[in-house]
Amino acid sequence: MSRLLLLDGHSLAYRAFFALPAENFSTSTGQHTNAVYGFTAMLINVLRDEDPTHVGVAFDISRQTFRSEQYAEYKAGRSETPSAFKGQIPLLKEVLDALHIRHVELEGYEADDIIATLTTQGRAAGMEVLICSGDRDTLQLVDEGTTVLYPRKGVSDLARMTPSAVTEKYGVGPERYSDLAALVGESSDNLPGVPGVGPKTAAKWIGAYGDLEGIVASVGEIGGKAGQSLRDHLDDVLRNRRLNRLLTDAPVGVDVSELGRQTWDREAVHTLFDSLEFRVLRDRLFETFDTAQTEVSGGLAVDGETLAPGALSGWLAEHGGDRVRLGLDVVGAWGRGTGEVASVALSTADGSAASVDVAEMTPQDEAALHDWLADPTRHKVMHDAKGASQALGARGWSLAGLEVDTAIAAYLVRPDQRSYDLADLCVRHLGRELAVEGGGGGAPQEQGVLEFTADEDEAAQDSMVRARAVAELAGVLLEQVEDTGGTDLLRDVELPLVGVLADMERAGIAADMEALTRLEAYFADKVAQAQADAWAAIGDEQINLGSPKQLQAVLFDTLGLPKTRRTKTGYTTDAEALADLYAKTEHPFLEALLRHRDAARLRVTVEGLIKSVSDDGRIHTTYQQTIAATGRLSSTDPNLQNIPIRTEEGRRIRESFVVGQGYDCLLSADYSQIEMRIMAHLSGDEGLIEAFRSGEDLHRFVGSRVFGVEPAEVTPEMRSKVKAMSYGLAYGLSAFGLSRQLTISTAEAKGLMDEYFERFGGVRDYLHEVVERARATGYTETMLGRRRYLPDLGSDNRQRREMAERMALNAPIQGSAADVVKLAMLGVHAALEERELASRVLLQVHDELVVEVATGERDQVEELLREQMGGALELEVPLEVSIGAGRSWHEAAH
DNA sequence: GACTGTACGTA
DNA sequence: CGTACGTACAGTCC
Repeated sequence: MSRLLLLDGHSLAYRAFFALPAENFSTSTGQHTNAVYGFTAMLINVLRDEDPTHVGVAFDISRQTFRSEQYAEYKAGRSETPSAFKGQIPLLKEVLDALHIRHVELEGYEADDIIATLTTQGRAAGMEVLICSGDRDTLQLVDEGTTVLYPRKGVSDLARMTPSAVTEKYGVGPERYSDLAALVGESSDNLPGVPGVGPKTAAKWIGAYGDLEGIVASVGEIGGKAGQSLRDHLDDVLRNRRLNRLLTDAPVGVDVSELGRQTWDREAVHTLFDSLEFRVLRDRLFETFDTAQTEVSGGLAVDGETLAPGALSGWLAEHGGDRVRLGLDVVGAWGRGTGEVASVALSTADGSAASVDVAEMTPQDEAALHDWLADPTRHKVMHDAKGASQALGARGWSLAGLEVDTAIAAYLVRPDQRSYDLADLCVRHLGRELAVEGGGGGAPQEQGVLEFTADEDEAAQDSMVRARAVAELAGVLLEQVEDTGGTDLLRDVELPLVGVLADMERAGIAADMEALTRLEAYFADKVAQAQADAWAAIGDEQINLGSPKQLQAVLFDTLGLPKTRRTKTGYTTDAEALADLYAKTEHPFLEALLRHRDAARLRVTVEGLIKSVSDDGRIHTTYQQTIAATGRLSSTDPNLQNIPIRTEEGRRIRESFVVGQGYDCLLSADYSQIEMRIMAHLSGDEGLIEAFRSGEDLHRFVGSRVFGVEPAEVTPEMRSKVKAMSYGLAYGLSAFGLSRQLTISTAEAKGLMDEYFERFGGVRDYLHEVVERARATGYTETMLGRRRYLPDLGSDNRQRREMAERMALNAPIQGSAADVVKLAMLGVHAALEERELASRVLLQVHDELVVEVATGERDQVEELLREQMGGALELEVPLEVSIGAGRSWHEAAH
């Protein structure tokens, strides 16, 4: 039996708009999404609960309809639709498009007429019909095969309006509902009914006279005040009845047979939900419907089994020849630079597969696997190879010949996806379902607690399926990488980098546990002191200083301090605002609070580091290679790219990162002003290029040009202004932003920028061009051809568009810098290996490399760093590298 | 338990 | 109303 679901898009979205607080549903760019969210949530629920075979959504277009032509006052007096709502309707339609759900709109008709027409069609075709609408007029359509789902409150509570439910609620059946509505009137449509007559009286009359026609025929007999009122307003009633009758033959241009449910466009859903920042909803959507959809596309299967001990070399000889691309999946656990392997699976792209339980391997198997893994001429494709390679490495197997890492390839094609989950990639790029659980393990676990799936057969089967999926994906993704000009970048930079990062993670950096423990106690002391002072300053009210909510209560209510900048949930209590308040009021609470913040933060940082120290006394971070949309790396668990450096106190933490046993010192090598140099190179601005070639202090040089004085006459104040502006430019800073940062007037900031661009016009032209080119092509590109797609450049939402513009001008600069550093890492790593040095790279912090130097290698390593980093890429300006050494990271800083 | 918002550390 | 990240905590919703 077919079941047709029809939704009134506008009325449901409007309900959602008022049901969900707008401030809780907007994206980071400020786009309101509450109506879209609420509607989509409701849609998902209804699809799940009702499982319709056909779906369609009707929309109103404008208020000009045949009804307003007949009665000019129709729906008059309604307040203006909020603009925050209007903007969401196009987004809502995008959601429907991505879900492949038809939406219908018709000039001159209301959504209800479209629904009535489709309902009639559906009923005629023998379908059961469900109508989801917040407009009561649809109740007239209810019959034994038509049910209205009417939102009671919020977006999840739907009343099921069957004929009996309508009768129960209104006292008349659905076929008489419109008569009742005509008598009572509908204020939201500006259709006044009979004064003094409510649903009760109206139902009583309909009961007595059958229907409106009967009432009209006997209008003279109806007594009482209500009867007189009816006679006085009979014209209104008849008009109401004329207008509330829904058209069942609107020229909708769609046949219900075209509304059959389809599989949705997963790629589009991902992209759209990413931009709408719908996470929970996305998950719910996929959870609810994934299984239902898999049957359509079919899954991936393999022809393979767990090999008997001793059988591996034979299998490899048969399937793993030269130039054959084999998918490799490792089952085990890994994290923090190490891991453990339970089994490995191999598969060709067409599904010839095998799995090997490493515990059951014979020495011959071991040797065969070892040799195959280490042989660069045997092409492997893996998904997220770095983690697995840690586990392999821990068993003494090194990995070479990685032809593709499917996660990285997918990242290069679209670097701003939320995740590159193997199952997602299969669906996205193969149109097939990966019918297994998650990835091959590798969720970072507590050390020493490595659990493997109990059912080994099933685990092996899943692993082989993943191996096949990876092998098949590899071909598809390689083509896409090629199409987007990323082949060289993938082959020459990102893939070789996997091994370098794996080495860095495995090495880790030595931690001085005693120093960390001392620091923790020291900061804990400061926290306690600051807290006591803060409490004392407000009459010993022991509030939680870490709670913005409680702070707001004290600051703005108890103490009555002036209000700060607004946030979504109240007034900000961030450090800048508190410092401002302190400057104004000198209230001792503020001083103690700021002290508390600083100390608490540092304590928490130290505590986190202490927890992350491994048994070997070192801290092993994990580098993420597929997270940052610009091409940078990121560091997690712990994040070693945000260890404090700006304040004296914070820098003390860096004293706890020390040179390890058996090594001589740490070297820290960083690029000076790499992003500015890249901007000089990319823009070709002669002034800026000259600045870097001259060797003069950059900001002094630029300051002298901007302010028209000799370099020697540039005051520190001038220098710092210019410095702020130079850096701000690469981020798309506005005059307003600059004025705020420098606490100068907008006019002065504007003048400063004009003067800057007057002298360095090439920079202005470049920044402008970059955005224009991106608007034309849809993407930006770094020096190595790393792309970032920015569809919002064409958005008609100003906030989104301007955000995308800033991303467009920053991405090539930040991204090219990332390219340079990655090249440098490869160069340094290779040079260390080539010269057979024992020194090793430990950390990368965007423009800095930290190297642990083995005894006697310091000079060589320093020279090598200068050479490899300075020569990573040829620019129009020199790449300057500055190096420091010491026993701690702090001492190595310079 | 999962999620959101605020705050803040780095380049 | 300046880009790119990761983490921690409090508070809220489910």
